[in-house]
Amino acid sequence: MPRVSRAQAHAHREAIAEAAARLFRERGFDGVSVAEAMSAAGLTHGGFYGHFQSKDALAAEACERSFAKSAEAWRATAAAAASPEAALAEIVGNYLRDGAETVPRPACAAVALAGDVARCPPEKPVHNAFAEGVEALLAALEGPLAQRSETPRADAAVLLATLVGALGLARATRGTPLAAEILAAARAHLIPQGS
Amino acid sequence: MPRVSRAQAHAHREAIAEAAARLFRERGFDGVSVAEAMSAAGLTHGGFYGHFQSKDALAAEACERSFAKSAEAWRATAAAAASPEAALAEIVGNYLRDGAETVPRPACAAVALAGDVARCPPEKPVHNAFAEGVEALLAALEGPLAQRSETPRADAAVLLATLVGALGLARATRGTPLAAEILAAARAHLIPQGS
DNA sequence: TATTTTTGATGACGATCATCATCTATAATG
DNA sequence: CATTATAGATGATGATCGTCATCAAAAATA
Repeated sequence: MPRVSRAQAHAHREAIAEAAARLFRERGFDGVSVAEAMSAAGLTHGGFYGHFQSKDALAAEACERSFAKSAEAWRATAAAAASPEAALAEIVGNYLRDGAETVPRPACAAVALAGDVARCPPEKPVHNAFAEGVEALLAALEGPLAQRSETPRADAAVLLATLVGALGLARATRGTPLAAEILAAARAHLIPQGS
Repeated sequence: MPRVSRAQAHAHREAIAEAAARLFRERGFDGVSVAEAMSAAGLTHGGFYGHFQSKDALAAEACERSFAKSAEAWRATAAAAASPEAALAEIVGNYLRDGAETVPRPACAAVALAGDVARCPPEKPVHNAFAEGVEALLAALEGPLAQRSETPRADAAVLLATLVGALGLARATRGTPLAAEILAAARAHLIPQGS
């Protein structure tokens, strides 16, 4: 049936990257075949290498998109909040919402992909995408923290680590009481009592 | 050449589980084939199903062993420390030691396997092994925390989440300045200044 | 309209995987 | 010592994978 207009081809490329971003977060890089990602985008496997150089290149772009979407959501939340404290409480509350571990929806890229990225060799393009994504998340947290702390950058790093660790452990222990317990403890610790 | 004595067969089973525990942490469940695990134990792939019912069963046992070793090390550290504060500082300092992310040695099971465990279906035996492992780590932290806090269990959960998140992010961003930065921020936050 | 370009569908390739059937040599048992 | 049970080596099976060669058809271009 091909061929398709330039605009549609570009839309196809977007659809592939978008579908891959979701699938990779759900199942990991090795858990999604090129054919599955193409199928999720409504295409067959053969056209893939016309859009991306390799599966690794798709992984990097999918990683980038996932982080960009999270960081943008955090910035929007912060911009809409009444105060920096309210912004942080909102971000943390959303991130550690209970049920995130029982209903296996796709997680934050930092949680879902950290293990996969840590294992693949550092020269793979997905490594840079991940590090830049973490930078973007840190930057999004640094703003609201700037007024509360004198070391907003370090505080953002600790906050992000706690968020990622708590959600990661909760997802891995999903189905046990531990999951809710870890999320509740992290929420109580990170959200000041006044909120 | 087989067969081999009962004692040696048991030793072989131990060697398989031990090798698998290390390999799975380094490369993930999907990154290690049954043949590789057997080879690392000095055997060929054929005898595997005489020792374990399936690769999933091996994953569960390897997960159990990894956590048990970490928990035991933490308990030993706590027992040898001069004070509960010193015990926590020692545990945290060891866990977040810089270089852990640049030299890719096998990580704590909670960090290395959380992503894999979160993705596989909850009925797989590795899920229980992971949750019980996290329980063991929490218990090891709860002791030293009992004298410092009135909610040692919740504090242990938050501490573990921060440790796991910081090391996980540092390993995923290995090779970039972010890795050392995250570890340093977490150390500074978790270890009281007097230590 | 005639020509050129290129998307993406089809199918195949070599490699790798978990699992199992078979075999054999030796430990365990008497 | 004769018999039996079994650890583990060998090899095969069917499935799945990333990647690529090929090709048809429609869009772009003239």
